[in-house]
Amino acid sequence: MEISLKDGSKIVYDSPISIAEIAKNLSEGLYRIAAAAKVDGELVDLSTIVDKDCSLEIVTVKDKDGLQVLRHTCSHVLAQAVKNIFPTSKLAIGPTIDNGFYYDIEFKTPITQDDLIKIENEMKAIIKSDLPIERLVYSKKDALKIVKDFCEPYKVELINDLPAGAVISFYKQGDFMDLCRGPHLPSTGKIKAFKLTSITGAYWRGNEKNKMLTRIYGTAFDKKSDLDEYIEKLEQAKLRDHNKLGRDLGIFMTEEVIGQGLPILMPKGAKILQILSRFVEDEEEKRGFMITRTPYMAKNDLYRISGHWDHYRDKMFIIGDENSPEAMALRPMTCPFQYQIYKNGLKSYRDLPCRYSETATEFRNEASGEMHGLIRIRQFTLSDGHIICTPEQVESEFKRCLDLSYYFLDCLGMKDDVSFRFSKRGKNKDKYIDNDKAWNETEALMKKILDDIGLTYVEAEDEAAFYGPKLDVQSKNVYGKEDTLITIQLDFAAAHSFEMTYVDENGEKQYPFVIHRSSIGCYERTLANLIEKYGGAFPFWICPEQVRVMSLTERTSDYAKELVLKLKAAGLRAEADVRNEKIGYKIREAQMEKIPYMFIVGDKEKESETVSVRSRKNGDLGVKSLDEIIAELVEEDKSKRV
RNA sequence: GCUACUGUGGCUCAGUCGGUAGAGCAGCUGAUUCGUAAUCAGCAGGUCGGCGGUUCAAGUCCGCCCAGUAGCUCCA
Repeated sequence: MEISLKDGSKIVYDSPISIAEIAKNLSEGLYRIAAAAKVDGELVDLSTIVDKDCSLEIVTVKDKDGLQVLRHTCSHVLAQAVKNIFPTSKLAIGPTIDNGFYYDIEFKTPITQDDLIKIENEMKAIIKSDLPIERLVYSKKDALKIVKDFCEPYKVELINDLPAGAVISFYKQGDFMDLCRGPHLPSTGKIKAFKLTSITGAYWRGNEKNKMLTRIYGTAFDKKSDLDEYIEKLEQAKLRDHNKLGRDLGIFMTEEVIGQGLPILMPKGAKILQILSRFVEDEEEKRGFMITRTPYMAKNDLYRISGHWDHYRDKMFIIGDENSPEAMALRPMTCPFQYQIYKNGLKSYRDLPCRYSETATEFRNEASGEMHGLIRIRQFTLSDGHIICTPEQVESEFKRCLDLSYYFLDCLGMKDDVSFRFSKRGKNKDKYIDNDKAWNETEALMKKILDDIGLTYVEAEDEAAFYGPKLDVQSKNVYGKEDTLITIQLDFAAAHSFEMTYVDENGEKQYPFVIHRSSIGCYERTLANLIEKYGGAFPFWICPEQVRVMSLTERTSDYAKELVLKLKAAGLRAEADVRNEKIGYKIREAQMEKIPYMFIVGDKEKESETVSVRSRKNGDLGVKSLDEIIAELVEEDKSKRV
């Protein structure tokens, strides 16, 4: 048989041979780092016997796929160690994830941080003894018997869900055996560096009605230095955590007496939100939106029409007895309010599209465990808006929405940090408005639009709004957790439920389409992203304080104050520091507050009407004339450069 | 909401076996008037997240609650 390798070369063998042998023949070095192999593109164990013509690629621990295999094997080592120390524990699942792996396990009693160290030590012993890993294949019936003998109820459930004729593989290392599709490393000794990172809870099969298991997270690498580098990177990321940095920089705070999920934006944070929202409102107006101001609350009747009362009530703050006809609720969104504006007066096809936007404060009663810094809160301000248009206009309006959001992301320097998710309806139809035809048509329409634009996106089941599919712009926080930053949604139902219509060219009544959209997202969440992206050192145009003028001695404090007035008159945000402190001390404070420019004024500058300019990034820039530097900064502010 | 962990001056942290709370920075006062990341000295600041319990005695042990963190579930 003939085996073609990745580099184009071919080798010929007369009789069946294991991939491990082939690797060994190719090179000892390759054999040492081999983790698995790809046969005709399919990832398999090194122990696989090749007996016919095929293409072969040896996957090493240096490859992305190989690292995944290594981590997967490490999760088995974790499971083995746990079973050794806690024989009564029950194993659920142990997959790899982006940065490592986890294993979900049911323990008789909760385990502690100390247990984690014990488990790590046991894992080290298993790795050190370099147990060979063997793949075993069974029929469904035999597989069930094995896991029943092992008293592993979760594995029984997993196998029961597999089709009747399925070939079921197990992997055995020493006296430990686990149900697994594989592939795995040839032996445990190939894991060179690992660390168990945290213990958390996780529901069996991701369903909150199921039992909560203990999830042990870990990560593994093929060298110690890679692990150290990873840990160092995590430490660095933590320094940018908006929830810490945002508080340290005086951007926001929370107060126990106010309540969970209700952050206070302090002057700096409020200023940033004002800068962003003014920019957004002005740009939206340029692009044909009409700004609205609608009530923060409404009678329950409004939410009954919109469907929120049925689909969203547990997330709403209800005022008064929810069973009373008088019950009011704080708005969790602005849509039904803006619809009333549309309904005020007859609409002609000539009036469409109607584009309404609002810097909208909204209220959602998130579960207590969901709150996080500025990213998940109970009162937030969304750059909300709704476009009511004819079916023919949907495509161009949708594209305009995306274009606007993309423009804002560009101005924030974030366009390369986001990914796109096409969020569709899932199998659990209770969560969605019941209209298969409309769902299918709308999802197909959105897909067409996205493909037309040539957008790179992932499709996600069961992530749609209850009234239609969404395009979500996703961003990750410093810990790698993904959240939706911006969303553009198609709604086929609202026009019908709210009786929104327009009169077409033939004088006939028609139902329009509704696009729900955010342009820059929720301001608090966007601010959180900005803090983390820039580590608090915001682009010049966003900085709440752009320039700090520092007097060198008391003799120049009046000059410093005068400069601040001039800067403010030029539309720049500036403050004076005329305290009786050494200049190094004032500079140090301004640097730590991440203020982009410092003007240092002593007797020389006062005399010559100049300033000594220092940038937070490049240090001392030398002496400049006042007019020159003000003109430069005004230009930088206007440019919205990042 | 669920699982685990955390909570000591504004911030960062110490506080041993249960025996009257301690430091640095920040703050205030005074001195210093200084050229690009911390001048010196003094003073003041705490119901140890809250409530209850055990005890002669609780920051420390127990229970409940509040808030925060990671993850799950949910979601902008």
